[in-house]
Amino acid sequence: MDKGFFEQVYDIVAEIPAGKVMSYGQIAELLGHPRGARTVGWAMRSCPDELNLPWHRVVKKDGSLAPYMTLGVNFGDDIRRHLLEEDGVEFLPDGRVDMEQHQL
DNA sequence: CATTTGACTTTGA
DNA sequence: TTCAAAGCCAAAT
Repeated sequence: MDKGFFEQVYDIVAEIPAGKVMSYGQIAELLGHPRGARTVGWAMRSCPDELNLPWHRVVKKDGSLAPYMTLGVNFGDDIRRHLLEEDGVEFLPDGRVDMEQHQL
């Protein structure tokens, strides 16, 4: 398979069901790279809009949303929350996703 | 071909 | 408990 790491990540992220979230390490592990969390994030950094990837469903292991260093910050925290709420994800009072319920 | 970077994770103090 | 630093992998330059 000439498929690059990106393609694998995109495929998995695209397969994340609504109302569910996945951590970078989790995805990396599925790809066979338990330590490739950074690489997964890197794939997302490419942010292929054409695939319309639900990258907002990809969170940190703690359940907090990714900081998105790109563009310095901000995509709008409200936007991320809105996207997840739209997917049916419940937010904890800490501002984190309820991974206990949403993490696969 | 070698170096740098980057949406993370884990461990140490 | 919270803060800081190191480690790792793959793509881009």
